[in-house]
Amino acid sequence: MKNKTEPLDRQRIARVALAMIDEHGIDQLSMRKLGGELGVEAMALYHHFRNKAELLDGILDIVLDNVSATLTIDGTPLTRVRRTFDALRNVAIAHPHAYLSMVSRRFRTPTALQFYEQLLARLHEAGLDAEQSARYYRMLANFTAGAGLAEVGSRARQPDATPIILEDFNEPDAFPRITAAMPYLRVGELDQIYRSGMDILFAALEAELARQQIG
Amino acid sequence: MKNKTEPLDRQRIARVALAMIDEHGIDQLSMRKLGGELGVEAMALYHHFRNKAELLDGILDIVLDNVSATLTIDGTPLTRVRRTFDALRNVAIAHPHAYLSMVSRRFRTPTALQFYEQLLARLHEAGLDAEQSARYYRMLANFTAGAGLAEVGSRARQPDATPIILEDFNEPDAFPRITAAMPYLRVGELDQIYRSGMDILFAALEAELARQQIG
DNA sequence: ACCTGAACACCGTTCAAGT
DNA sequence: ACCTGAACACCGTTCAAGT
Repeated sequence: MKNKTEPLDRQRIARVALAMIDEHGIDQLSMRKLGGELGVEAMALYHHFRNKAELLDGILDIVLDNVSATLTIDGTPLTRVRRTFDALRNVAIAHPHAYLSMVSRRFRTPTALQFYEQLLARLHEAGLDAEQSARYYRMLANFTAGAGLAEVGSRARQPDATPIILEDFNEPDAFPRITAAMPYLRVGELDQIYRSGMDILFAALEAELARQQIG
Repeated sequence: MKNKTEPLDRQRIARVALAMIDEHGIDQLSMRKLGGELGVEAMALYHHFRNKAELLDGILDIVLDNVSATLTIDGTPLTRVRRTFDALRNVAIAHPHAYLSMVSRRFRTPTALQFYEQLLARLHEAGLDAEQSARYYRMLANFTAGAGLAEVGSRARQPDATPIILEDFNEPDAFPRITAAMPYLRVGELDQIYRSGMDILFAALEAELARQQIG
């Protein structure tokens, strides 16, 4: 329907696909609708992506390129690592509907592998050996990925959201601990909680580095 | 095709659906095929679940009930909390194809809310106030959810797996840090890394509790 | 090289009807 | 109350054909 003139290419297709997911949710992205948006038959897309999975890899590439572009190179290696993970969590906030598909994709493309390589290079610069790099990368990635999921849960208008069983909350004290914790788990609190967790993990990392510089 | 005699009910439907996902992947679960497996037309399922999303909630309930059944009540409250999160991560290992759909569902059913309530009750017993309970629940849940995703990434034969760009690994030192870290990120190492991270978070929790008992 | 159009083998869900 | 059968409005992907 639109942009009939410009020729198709992977980047443009993936960018439009991401915009469609952001706007209407991932369930509403189909090869047919994406083609329509690009002014082309659905099958034309198969000339640029072997299948829908490869298109989703392409979307991850777009997002990782965007993340890379925002990362400044000032500060210590560990500052830069933290900045990178913070930016990855922000992906969940900026693209809640696309996040689930991205967080479950393995790094397969050159772009994604290069991003990964850079992150590990910073950990290496900070003085971590390969085992420590792997361990702390994985721990920080676990925590950040989970924090992203929490943001998505609070932000995405989930197309398959079933009605919450609110009647149970009407009975006084049916779920007293949930009721008490609720105010501290609202979407505005998640940022502070994420930072607390990262503080803890980075403190452990720095303590481990300090120990081996003495020993 | 099977089990024609027994009458349908939510539990049996959800259990068969989970088994189908475990065996063939979530993309292969359809209302039609599930009906076929249960010896019934697809539309019969709509008498028990309003839609597919509610069926997925039902699957989460089954899994949470199974998890609850494995949890002993011995040990300190914090021991029990840790045991619960460990069991939740094991869900990713036992049901890699179903995990992604579960980790992204919000707790909506009485079963799920009751599970959540119990977890928060243990944190309360351990001496955490509502704010602390919320914060540490969220931090432990973030980390565990992310660790589960890492297990899934290593275990699930992903139906939409695109071929990894292995050629790039043929160039010597194209990705030196990834290559060095690889051996420490194999599936067998993930358990140890998960435990390291949980050790760090629980140590922080206990230090915070110790501080306020003195103060 | 890049795109079209028809076709194949599916989906989730609605609805009216059966028992 | 519980299930069926046909229908609606879609899917991803293959294939042969067009330019």
